Amino acid sequence: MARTQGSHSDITGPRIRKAALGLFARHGYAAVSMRQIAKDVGVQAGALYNYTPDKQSLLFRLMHDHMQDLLAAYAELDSLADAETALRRFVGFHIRFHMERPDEVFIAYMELRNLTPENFSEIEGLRRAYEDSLEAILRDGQKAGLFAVADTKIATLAVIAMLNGVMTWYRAGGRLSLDEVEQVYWDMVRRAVTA
Amino acid sequence: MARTQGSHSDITGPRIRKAALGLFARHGYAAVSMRQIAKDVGVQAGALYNYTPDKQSLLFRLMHDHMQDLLAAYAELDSLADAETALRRFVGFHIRFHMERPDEVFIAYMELRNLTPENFSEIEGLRRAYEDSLEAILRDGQKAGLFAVADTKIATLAVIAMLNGVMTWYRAGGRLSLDEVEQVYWDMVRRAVTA
DNA sequence: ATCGTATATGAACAACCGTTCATATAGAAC
DNA sequence: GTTCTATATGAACGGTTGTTCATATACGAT
Repeated sequence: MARTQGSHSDITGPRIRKAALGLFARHGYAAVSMRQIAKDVGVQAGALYNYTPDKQSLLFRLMHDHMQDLLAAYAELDSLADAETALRRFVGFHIRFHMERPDEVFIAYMELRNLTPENFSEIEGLRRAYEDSLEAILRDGQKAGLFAVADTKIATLAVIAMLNGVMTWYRAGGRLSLDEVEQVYWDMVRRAVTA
Repeated sequence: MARTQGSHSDITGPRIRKAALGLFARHGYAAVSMRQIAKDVGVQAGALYNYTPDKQSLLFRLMHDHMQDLLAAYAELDSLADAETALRRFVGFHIRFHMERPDEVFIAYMELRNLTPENFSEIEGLRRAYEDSLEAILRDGQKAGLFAVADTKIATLAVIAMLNGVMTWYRAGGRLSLDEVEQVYWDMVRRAVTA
């Protein structure tokens, strides 16, 4: 038998990526085989190669798409605001955006070491661009006398690390609503950097 | 009777663990083969099984030893102090202890998903014990009116996440000394939780 | 109704996986 | 010097890996 179903190129491609996303997030890139992904999609392993040159490219595509989405979504935020407002918006945006994409987020920082050096550099660049946008806010507020941090670069990484911690414990329907989580984290971030 | 001198068992065992530690940290548990570990030690793969029942046990041992070391070292800190002093000590201890063991730390939270359910539970329990000791400090300070956090459990996880962020960027010999890093983080933590 | 092409199959490839085991060796104990 | 045994070898096990490819099919266009 061949092609047991109809023409599906615009359907199978996304389905492969979705299956790979879930499996990579749950078991890790190295622990997932192309045959497992294929089985998840309901297809033979060979068919995957109509949609990706190889396994590495599949991982890279997932991470790259995610980072592009992140930067594009953040770019849509209104940036004309004082530093404190901008920081509050950043905290809210970061928490909500990442909360909606737990698998992508998990992969994006867990599977960095499984990228080829070239692919790693590209993802790293995108991530740095995102970090820079937060550091710009902190430098802005620092200059205006609103913030008082010893080092904006360290503060940037500390804030992001703290916010990323949400993903390790928050579960929808838990003790706190997303609004409450956002409020709690905003309180801590504000106090950590405010003069 | 067993050989008490000239035996390699007390040499090869640690060497295997050390090799596995470095390789797991760099490439990930699933991506490292027993043959790679053996090669690193300078031995054939079969010889590893004189020192570990299987690959899983090797990973578990590394994580378990690390968590035990962490709890034992923390237990040695003098705990008779007000909450603010205790928190400052915790921050300093956490940063320094983890900085000295980058590979162990990396493995301890990156390879959790590669543990069997039983092994995962055990490691999880040890980690919770460590987190609880920080939460006890925060609750203490909260009761004394020194701290003001909305939720001690969330604050606990947020502080640990923030401190763990150090490991992702700090390199010895860099722009900041370890003392300075500790000071900067302590400032941020203190302000984030202080009333 | 026929054709051409996009899409999937399923077998095959060499390489590698974790683990086992019969065998060899080297050093301590007697 | 002989014996004993902890330790290491190296081949072998069945199974899985990522990837390729000739082949078969189902659909869109003619």
